[in-house]
Amino acid sequence: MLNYSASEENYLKTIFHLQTKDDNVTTNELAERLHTKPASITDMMKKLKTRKLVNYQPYRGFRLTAEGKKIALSIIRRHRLWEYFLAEKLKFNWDEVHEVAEQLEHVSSKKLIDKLDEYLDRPKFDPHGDPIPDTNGKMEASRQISLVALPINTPAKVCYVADQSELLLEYLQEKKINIGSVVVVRKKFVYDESLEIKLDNKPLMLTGQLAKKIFVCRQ
Amino acid sequence: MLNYSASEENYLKTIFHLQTKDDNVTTNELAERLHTKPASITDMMKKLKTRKLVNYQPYRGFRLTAEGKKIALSIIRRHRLWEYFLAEKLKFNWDEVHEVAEQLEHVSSKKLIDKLDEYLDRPKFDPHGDPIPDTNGKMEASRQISLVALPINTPAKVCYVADQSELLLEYLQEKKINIGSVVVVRKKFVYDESLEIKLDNKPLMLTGQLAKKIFVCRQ
DNA sequence: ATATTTTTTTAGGTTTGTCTAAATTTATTT
DNA sequence: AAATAAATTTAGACAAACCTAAAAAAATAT
Repeated sequence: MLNYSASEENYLKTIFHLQTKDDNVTTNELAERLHTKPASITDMMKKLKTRKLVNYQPYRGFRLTAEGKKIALSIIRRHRLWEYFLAEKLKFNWDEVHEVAEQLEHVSSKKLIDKLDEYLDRPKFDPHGDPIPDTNGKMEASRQISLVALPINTPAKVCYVADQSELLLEYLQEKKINIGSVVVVRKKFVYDESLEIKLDNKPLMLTGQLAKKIFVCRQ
Repeated sequence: MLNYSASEENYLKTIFHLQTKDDNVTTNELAERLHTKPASITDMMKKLKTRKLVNYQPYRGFRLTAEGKKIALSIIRRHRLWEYFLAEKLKFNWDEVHEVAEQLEHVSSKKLIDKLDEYLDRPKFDPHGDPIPDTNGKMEASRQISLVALPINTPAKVCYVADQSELLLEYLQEKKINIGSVVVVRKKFVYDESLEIKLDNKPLMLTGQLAKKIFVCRQ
């Protein structure tokens, strides 16, 4: 596998996240996600097309080729392994790992990633509960489910929060809801969708509005 | 401290390594070290001068300002901490760490480096025996000394070879002198400056010419 | 002290990745 | 089906970091 620029890697990674089975990714969609202008996307798509990393038809959007997908998965692998390292070993908070992993993911050394993987005991999920692809790009299905979908009396760990607004983060901090906190749902109230839970063994009430945004992993 | 490009960081770091108390660094010298052309050095020196990171007079060479030195030391800190991490935690060989650290050193996050430092128990020396600057740029004297300067009967480890010519590397391979090999000087012959040593417990004779180029770290 | 060589700088060009503004294509309304 | 709106592409420009070739300055040799 050749070496690609940090820019190319970011484009490939982001297309991977945006593309679905049936729909092509659109120029505007990708431009917004990358905080760049549509014209820049067109430029890069032409380039990635000549490298055979995307299928691109002018005005018709684009999607990754098999080769493009392979590269995207290797970037995602690097990103999530670094996130795991930062949280697990360096004790970063779960909300701080992403930004630094965005830089670390572009350090290209197969040996580095293989050894890091081994050092971390080949983790299958990153701190947000997203699965980490193996060397061949294979990964498990995400274990994440919304807290509202968690069956009663089934312990699970908080692994992701679907909204990074200041207010929500502050609220979570106040309630001591962190990545890794153990939750068990005790009762669900149909009336207002609120939940009675145990958070790290302490009882707590949550509104449905909040519980929808909290994602957990069953162990 | 602002953010600098990987290129700027490499220039500053390399100037730091090349500059001495009395002598300015020259354009050709730096160009050779960075595998770039003299014209590119002139361009960058103009730029670094406007940023007040180097003192530069056309045709008279250049040296770092106090601010430039501060930045250079922070890059060197990052580089050596990563080298230590790669060798100590990921079990890289000593001769493999440099290349990867060259990339990792440009990941800019103060928190990352502080936490890495802490995680590694604030090491004072990298695997080559070079001292690691602290947050304020302070560091100990290098542990490296030339093999000719190593006292008799003092075990030390080979940590650097001051000449990477084909012939020398071949010679070292033949004699099984590797980074990490343990050496003890048994006798020094004043007559021709040759040394009688033990290399990983096997006796060996070295000429002074060779011994001058081999650097070791006392443990 | 002049001529020659070496070093350094200047001038102008290239690539990568971005941008703005205008043109074009596609989608949506009426 | 025109007219309008939205999305996308093209054209041309710019900054960063490099390059080559020519010019200029400094160092060295005769």
